[in-house]
Amino acid sequence: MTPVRVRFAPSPTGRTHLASGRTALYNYLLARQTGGQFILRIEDTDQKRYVPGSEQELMDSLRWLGLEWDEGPDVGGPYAPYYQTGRREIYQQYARQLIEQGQAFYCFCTPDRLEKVRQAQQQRKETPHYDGFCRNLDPGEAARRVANGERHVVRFKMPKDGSITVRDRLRGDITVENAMLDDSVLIKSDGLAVYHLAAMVDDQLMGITHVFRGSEWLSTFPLHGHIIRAFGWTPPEFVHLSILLKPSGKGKMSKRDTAAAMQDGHSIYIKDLRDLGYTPEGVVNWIALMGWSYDDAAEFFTMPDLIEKFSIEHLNPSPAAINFTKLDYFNGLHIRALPVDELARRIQPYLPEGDLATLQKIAPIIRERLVTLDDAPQWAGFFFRETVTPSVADLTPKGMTPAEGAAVARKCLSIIESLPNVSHETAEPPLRALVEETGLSAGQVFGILRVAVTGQTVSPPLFESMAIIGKEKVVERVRQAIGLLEQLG
RNA sequence: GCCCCCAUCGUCUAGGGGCCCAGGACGGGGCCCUCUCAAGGCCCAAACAGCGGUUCGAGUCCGCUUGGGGGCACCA
Repeated sequence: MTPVRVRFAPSPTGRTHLASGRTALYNYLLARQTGGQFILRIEDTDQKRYVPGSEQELMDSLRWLGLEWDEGPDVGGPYAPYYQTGRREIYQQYARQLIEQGQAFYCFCTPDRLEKVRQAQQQRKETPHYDGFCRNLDPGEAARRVANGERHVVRFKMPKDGSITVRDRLRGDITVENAMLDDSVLIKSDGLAVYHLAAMVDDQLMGITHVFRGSEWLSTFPLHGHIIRAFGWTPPEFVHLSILLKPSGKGKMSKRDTAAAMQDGHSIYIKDLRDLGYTPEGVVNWIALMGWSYDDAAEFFTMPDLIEKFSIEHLNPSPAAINFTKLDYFNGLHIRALPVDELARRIQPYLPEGDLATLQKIAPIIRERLVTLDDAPQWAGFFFRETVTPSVADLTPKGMTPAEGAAVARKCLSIIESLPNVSHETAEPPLRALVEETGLSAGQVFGILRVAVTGQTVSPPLFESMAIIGKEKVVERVRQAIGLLEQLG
């Protein structure tokens, strides 16, 4: 495939969502696969909705996912500026061209009048649309009014009859009657272009070959086709991605669903996912498969895999429900796939007391237990605490009294004290022999030791854990446990 | 209301006329492994929305119905 030029063009109006991450990902994959360029363009033409900080979160989120752009606001590029507010004269120039061609017109209607027109139309059960009040004004007079500083917008002069056919890569040709289309605003009264004009102009000027965008753009797609045609340009390939539904698959995520996901330790925002201990590898694998698939079996993918295997043909146009359980699964998969020293580095922020050398010993025994990196403290916190504080109830195995438990613990203690060290090889055989001798189950004997040493009933494997903690500390903790049991028994 | 899009197990999906009494994965159930919890292995339940066509033959093509979604702004 020839190198593509693709762009991800979000508006800085809120948090960076999963769906944005997915759109950006597909753009990135196609760019890397074909040796093309991935461009980040900020569509900030609606200054009323601008949310400070959203742009920073956006860039942080993309970079965290590993989606580095080749051209964009902070890295520059041959088509700068990459902020649309920096390109207002460009859009005005193209709008003027359309006016001169008779395919756009100045409109002086006030918001007030438009609102009244809309209401009247709705009362008559008509589809709201611009009534054409300024459509046929004398061009000379309109120009004079503009020169006089009269407040105005520029509207597209939609043909009254005929139809237009636009092509989506996933859905094929889409034909719409022009009569169904409106004289949409191209330039607002503040002089800035709206999306419909700005995006088409920028895509053309920036040499964009493929446009991935959400399917919410499908309804305005015919308008975009008209604009492109009016300028005589060759349209890029359009790929409208399916929308993401709430986990139940019934409707899109609502405020309530978003809150529920947070309650559950999940989130639809990329940055939150990072904070919750998800890995970029897991998140990328997960979102890649929401609307795309490779074949009837493969599903574990790293970024290099995806770059190699991604294809537009395997994109699915139907909506996909967000499945957080599957994110947990993929995250676990990728955590386990991480090299030990890398995993040690990744969990260090969650275990600030832990030194890297010890974390490298711990990583292999907790890796298959981690769903998120954030789980590390519950599995490995006891390695780094001075003392553990088990409860007598936990220390006493089912069907035994605390006194009986203490007796078993004493036997364990004397065995451990007699050992040169508590490696798996040295500690397990004599302790297994003890199990035989007492006639208890391995679970009962090792259970006492586990709680004594780790302070918890659920832990990484006992012998591996003891080996890491070291004989001295193990002895100390078992003694303490015996004290607890005898005191109460 | 009008316009557009979508439709295979609960969920993500494979399938692009015979290879499908529909395959994989998550989740669920069972078994195995086992010092706890996981991970892993094996097995089970679970779907072509409905109705009409086209065809020797339809999950796959066409139409309608139903359901879901998006849009109808001087927002993107």
